[in-house]
Formats: sequence, structure tokens, C-alpha cells
Amino acid sequence: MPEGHTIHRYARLHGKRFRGSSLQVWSPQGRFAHGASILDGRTLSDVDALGKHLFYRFDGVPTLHVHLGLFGKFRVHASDPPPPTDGTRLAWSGEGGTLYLSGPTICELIDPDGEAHLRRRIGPDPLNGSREVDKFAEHLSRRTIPIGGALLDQKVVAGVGNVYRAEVLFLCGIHPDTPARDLSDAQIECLWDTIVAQLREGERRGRIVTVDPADAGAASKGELPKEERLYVYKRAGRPCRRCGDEIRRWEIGARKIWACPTCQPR
DNA sequence: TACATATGATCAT
DNA sequence: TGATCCTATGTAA
Repeated sequence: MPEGHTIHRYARLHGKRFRGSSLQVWSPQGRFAHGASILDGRTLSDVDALGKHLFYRFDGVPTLHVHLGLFGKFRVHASDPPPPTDGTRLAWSGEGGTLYLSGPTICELIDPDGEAHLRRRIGPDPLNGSREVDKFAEHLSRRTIPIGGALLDQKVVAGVGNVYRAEVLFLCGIHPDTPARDLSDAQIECLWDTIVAQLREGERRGRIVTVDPADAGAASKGELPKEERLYVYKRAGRPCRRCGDEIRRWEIGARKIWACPTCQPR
């Protein structure tokens, strides 16, 4: 269940593992049988990510476009792969090992037009290396919806999901119900820079950890225990790690949101 | 065995 | 705003 940091990490790791070798491709589940037959025997030339979308490029055939959605999962086996489960939409094996994909929202071949169209409706990607705070600010200025809702809109910023939206609003001290266009320049800048820093860190570690060690409960030197990695996400009723007030939970855009009423005043 | 839940997104109304 | 589609996992019954 991935946000943008996971997707970019997959692009990096899958590229490293499979780029340059020809792949045997099939669809155990059968739902991607046709696409698999087109990719079968081809050589993976590159993998890249945009927000939560992945693009696997092969020589001489259309690009494989994958979006994991809420349920999608990759499993990679360097050697001795177990047999794929019935739900495995796409499987491939090559020199680097075997990859299984199950439960994606999107697994399709996409032509250049389709990809261009897709890219046009995806907003600035905090992991693409350039500082696009201006684009981010421009999108926000045109929205009356709460910032908590705007951060999940992939046209506003690509790659933020429900965990990061709650956490970055906490880190910037912004109430999630604040109308997007009412944010100050300083708040917008804080959000963008925090999103970039957090997604980068998440990509590096392979997990979401937003808590500063100084705010962590146990004086743990290494990895924080699971319960101590986040400030607000799924912590309703528990004390804020900064001020001790009770974390609140409600809904914005049919998704749950959490916030500290003291650290994130209206 | 059943149910609830999950880091997503689209479409109809 | 609500219904719907994807699948796996943990907990309750």
C-alpha cells in the first residue's frame, strides 16, 4: 500500500535488478495475458516513476504502465521463487530473479499519446528533483477545498497519500480543514519542502518515519519501533508527542484524517 | 469462516 | 457524496 516514495523506490530497485536483461513474461491470473505475450522475451531498458505511476520501458514495444492502487503488491525473489498465487496479474523472470505483481489498479501497455495524456493530468512530483513549489502554490490558490483534501489530489502534488498528508500537515502546524487558497506563502513553502524531505527520506529507508528522534518515546538509537514512527496518523485519542494534547480524528474527502488541536490550530 | 480494514482512484449522481 | 473495483492481512467469532 504505497505512497510516492515506495513507487520511486520500486522504480530504482526494479531498474537495478532487471534492466538490460531479457524477461520471460506471463500472467498467471490470465487478466494480463495479452500484454504479457507482447512483452515476453523483450529486454527491459528503463524504469521510471511519476507520482504513484510506474513506467517500465522495453525495446520495440509499448511501455508497461502500473499503478498499484490501494491493494497492489510486488514480490521479488532473487532466486528459488515460490509458485505465483492465483491472483498474480503479471509475472516475469530474468537474470535478476523473478517478479510477481498482484492486485494493481492499473497494469496495461500504454503508447506515447496515452502517457503524454496521463502526464498532463499529474501535478508536480516532489521526487523528480526540481523544486516546483510555484506549481504547487498555483494549484492551491485555485482551490477552496480543505488543504487536507487538496494534498490527496494528484494534480496538486503527485505522490502524497493518506499517511503523508496527515504527517506533513502536523509537521507544518497547519489545520487540515484550512481552505487551500487561504494558506500563506510561508505555509505553502513549508508544506512543499516538508513533502520533498519526507518523501525522499521515505524512499531511502523504504518506510515512512516522520518522527524526529527527539520526540520519540524510547531512547532508541536504531530504528524506531512501529508505534513510534508517526505523529498523528492512526493515533486518535493518544497524546501528541510534542504537546500531550489528544489527537483528533475526522474525515476529509471520505478519507480519515488525524491532527493535534494544539499544534495545528485553526 | 467471516469480517473489518488498508498508504488509491474513478465514475455516476 | 456514494458506489465500485483491486487483494491481502489481521482479528473476531
